[in-house]
Parts: sequence; C-alpha cells; structure tokens
Amino acid sequence: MPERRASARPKRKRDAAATREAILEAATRRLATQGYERAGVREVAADAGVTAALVNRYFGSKEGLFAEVIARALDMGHLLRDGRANLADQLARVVVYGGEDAPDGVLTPLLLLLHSAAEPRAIELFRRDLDRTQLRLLAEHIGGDDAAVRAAMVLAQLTGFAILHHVLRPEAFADARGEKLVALLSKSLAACIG
Amino acid sequence: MPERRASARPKRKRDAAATREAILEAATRRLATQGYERAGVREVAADAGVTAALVNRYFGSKEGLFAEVIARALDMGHLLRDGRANLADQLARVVVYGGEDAPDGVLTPLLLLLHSAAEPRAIELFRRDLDRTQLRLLAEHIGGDDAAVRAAMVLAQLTGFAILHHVLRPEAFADARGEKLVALLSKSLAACIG
DNA sequence: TTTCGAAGTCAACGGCCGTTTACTTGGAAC
DNA sequence: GTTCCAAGTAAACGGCCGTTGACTTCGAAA
Repeated sequence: MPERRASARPKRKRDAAATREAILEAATRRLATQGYERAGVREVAADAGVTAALVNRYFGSKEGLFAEVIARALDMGHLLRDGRANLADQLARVVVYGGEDAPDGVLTPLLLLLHSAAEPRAIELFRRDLDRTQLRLLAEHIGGDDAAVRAAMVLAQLTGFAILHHVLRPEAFADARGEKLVALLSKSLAACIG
Repeated sequence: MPERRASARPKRKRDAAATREAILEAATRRLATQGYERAGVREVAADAGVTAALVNRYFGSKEGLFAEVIARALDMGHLLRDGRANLADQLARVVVYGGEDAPDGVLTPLLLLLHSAAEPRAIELFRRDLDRTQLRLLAEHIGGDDAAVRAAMVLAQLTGFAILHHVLRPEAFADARGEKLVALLSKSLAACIG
C-alpha cells in the first residue's frame, strides 16, 4: 500500500501565515469550481493539509472563510490589463481562453459569482464589494455617459459567456473555434462600451 | 391561536394528477429562487400541501423531481414570442421586465439555470435539453452562417443580464431606467444576431 | 354498506456537515 | 535540556436532509 496523502505532501513546517494562505488558496479553488454549498470545510482543509477544526479556528466559520475568499478574489483578479486600448477584445480573450484552474486568474471572480448565485450570503458579499472594485474600474476605463450602467452590462456579458463556455458547454461552443467566439463576444461588448 | 397552514389551504381532494401538478409547481418556484441545493424536498412538499414521502413516491428521488421540473420549464418557457421581427428588442424586454415570480414565465428557465450552476447533475440535465429546444429554436429564428454559435451567444447574454438584474442587483442597475437597459441590451444582442 | 386499492401520512434511519471542546505536539527562547 | 505557548489534531455533538417501510384514510366500485 502506498503512502498516505499527508506524507505525499511536502509536510509544511508549522507556520501560521503559510497555513492560512494554503487554506485560502484551497478555499478559492473549491468555491470557484463547486460553489458555496458543495464546497465543504473538511474538503478545503484536506486540500490545505490541515483539519477542519483549524479552518474554523482561523476564520471563525465557513461564512467568514469564504467572505475573505471573495474579498481577496475581487481585489486581486483585475479584469483589465494595463493598456486600455482594445478593451472589448482584451476582455473577450480573458473569458474565452482564461484557464479555470488558476486560483488567482482573472476569470476566478466570475466563476465564484456564478457558482454562488444560489447563496444569499455570498451574493451579499459580492454586491457590497463589486460596486467599489471591478465595476468602478471598468466604469473609469469606459468613461462617457452612463459609464456605470455600461460597465454593469459588460460584466453581465462576461458572466453570461463564462457560465455557458465554462459550465454549461453547449454543443455550439464546443464546436466553434476560439477566435470565432472572441470575435462575436468582443463585437457585442463593443456595442455596450460604445 | 389561528388555524394551521393546512386548514388555510383549500384542502384539495384526493387527486393524484392535481397533486403531482402542485408538487411540480412548488418545485419549480423553489428551484428558480433557491437553486438545487437549498431547495429541500420537505419545503417543496409543504408548499404543495403534502409530505416529503409522497414527493419521493411520485418522482422517485429529489433528482428525478427536478429533472422533470427542468424538462418542463424548457419545453414551456419559449423565449420567443410569435412574431420574429425585432427579435433583439423582444428578448431584451423579456429579461428586463419579466417577473421572477411567475413559475411558467419565460424568465424561469434562465433563473433555474443560473441558480443550479453549481450542481453538476442539474447542469447535465440542462445541457441535454437545451440544445434540442431553446437553442434550436433560437438558431432557426436567427438563421444565416454560424446560427448555432450566435444563438448560444444570445443565450449567454440573456443569462448574464438575468444574473445581474435579478440576483446580484448592482447599484448601477437599480438606478437605471428600464428603457435604458432595454436599449443597451438589445443593441448588444443585435450585434450577435448580425 | 362493505370492500379494497390507491392516496397520503408518520416516524425513523443513516449520512453528511458545520462547529466545538479537550487534548497533543512542535519548536523557539531561556 | 527544560519550559511554555502557539499550532494542530481527534472526536464527538447536534442538526438537517434525502430516503424508506409500515401504517392509516379516503373514496369509488360492487
């Protein structure tokens, strides 16, 4: 019989900060792929190489843990790269080609959102943070009249595309080439940006 | 102390077909507002005025119940009205003004989808049924080259708008007038339809 | 009115999950 | 090497949920 999971891991030394980080990373991945309900505290703890009790010790509760996950994801995962030229095309490429496995990727906040749509507490956390982070940045990049509404429309399109492309995966998307999707998406994004 | 819930209800006579229908209605409402995980069999049964055991008797299991809910919703809730003129504008009005409380409304399939995004079994049911109902109808109305991909893009936009407008509700959408949203959405829908 | 099958209920089982309490262990400081 | 607090674990509790099997009740047919 081979070694157990725990001994296969690098067996991190006792380091509260590093352990905290490992838990947050594991929680982000679980939340982005499974959503609030299906992401269990025991699973997250096992991914991080610790016990469920320790998770609650550090973050108070499951809700506290995922609140910090969402806040961090919204702070880190800036949807926009540095240059603001070709905004529609940039955004389109992010959601078409962005890997879903990178826990700090720009796609993560979208997956977090749509996998937690059924959880009122998670939605509350998103609403509170979104307006003053991603949407504000987007609105500044867009500018002009109705910048706030247009920014929300852009976010809506990105989220909708993400749910179809990364979760539902209808036949039409599976068959289509990536560049075809980029072209269509950036075209309708441009219609919103103006 | 007032009467109990059961006596406040019309106390439907023993009618298997009617009871079945009542359970399906209640399940549809619960699934559309709470998603697969949070919609409990006991709650659904109570809404329909029966016991959880009877629900499992009629539908075999929770999964069987919601499979039928999804299939029915996709069959009934045709996104498109009869006339095919101004398709973008029609669709935009549906998701902007469509009430979320009507269990047979055209908006229901979208809410079912985005509230069940975290549940793999529900996603599987959607994928299987979507391609041969809503997406096929949409593609026929759109026509031309890449009709299938364009139809999926339209569904993505509608779903994304629904999650923002009916679930997340950012400030920008709360402040905006309905007609402004219809204008923006139909414009970017038109960019996809071509 | 009696009968009998279908409609519906009741209560319990087993499992999973978030949380808590008491305990053990590691490692740095002296 | 001893001490001692923080890091981490083990185990259990209580609650909720889906499911099941045995029981009860309605209502139509005879």
